Amino acid sequence: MTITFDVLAEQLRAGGHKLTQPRRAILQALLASAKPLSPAEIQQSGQAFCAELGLVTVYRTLEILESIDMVRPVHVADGCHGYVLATPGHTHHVVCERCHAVVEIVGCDLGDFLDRVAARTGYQITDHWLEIAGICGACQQEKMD
Amino acid sequence: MTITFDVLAEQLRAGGHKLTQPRRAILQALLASAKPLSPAEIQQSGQAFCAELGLVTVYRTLEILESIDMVRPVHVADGCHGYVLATPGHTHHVVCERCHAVVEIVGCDLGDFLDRVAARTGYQITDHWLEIAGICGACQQEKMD
DNA sequence: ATGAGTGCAAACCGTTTGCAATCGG
DNA sequence: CCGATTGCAAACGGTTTGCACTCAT
Repeated sequence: MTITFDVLAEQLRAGGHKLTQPRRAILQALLASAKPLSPAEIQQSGQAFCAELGLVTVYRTLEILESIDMVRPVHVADGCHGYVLATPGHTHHVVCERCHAVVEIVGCDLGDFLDRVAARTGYQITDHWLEIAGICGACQQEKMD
Repeated sequence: MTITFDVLAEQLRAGGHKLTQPRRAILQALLASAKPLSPAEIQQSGQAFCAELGLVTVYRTLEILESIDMVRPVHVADGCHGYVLATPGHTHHVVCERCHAVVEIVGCDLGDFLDRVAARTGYQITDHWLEIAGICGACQQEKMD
């Protein structure tokens, strides 16, 4: 929400990466979007900031951003991946089935549930990954038509 | 757990689909595996039952099986999909990070959590999808070495 | 100045489709 | 027998790689 371009730029530099025009464009594209973007969408949107932005660069940059936890992949049902800027810490997403708007659930109180799972299965739980689909407020309105 | 070949065969027929050799082979491959199999793995494993089994047939059969809820796709971290036989009803999976063994969580008491999410976000929750990663009992033992 | 980063083209891989031959009910 | 199903080969779309050029520091 309150993430700014400058903060992102600093994070990149802190990771030992250069702040190039294409990378600026990719960050701008992600900042400007409320929904997960596919690599192709990032390229298209980013070309407003850097006309020459290549798809290959988008892939390579996303790889870096993901490795330093600046973006999070959102796996959507049809197998295509989308990317959103990451909020620090553990989060989950709720994605609107109609308009694909995303809201992040910042706190995650699945602890009890996972404890039960661990007890029942004998597994030592190390990670979990939850996607929630729904219909956002705006689209619920529209549906009334 | 207690799913047999005959039950699966009957389900296929009930859906109006023919029980062919390749399809038998695919069901056998899925029955024989404790972990999610990729289409290529299913083909390879299934060729023990039907030597000519083609990859295309695996894809087409999985499509049918998924449409009648006989298999469930398990999305693994690296983007590759795997398939496991489905237990009727809503389930989640816990996948071992080391040996990829899977156990199904048959009941799902996420209701309260989802209600809170709905209340907090204004979304009408329609579906959710949870994958849990952990280390299974056997692999925890090994780790002691 | 120099290595990191870029874009292009081509390779790559998993998946889908068109079609003639085959099989199951 | 007849339509559903199959396997092959080829098309396809997204992702990755090799390479020479450019840019940020």
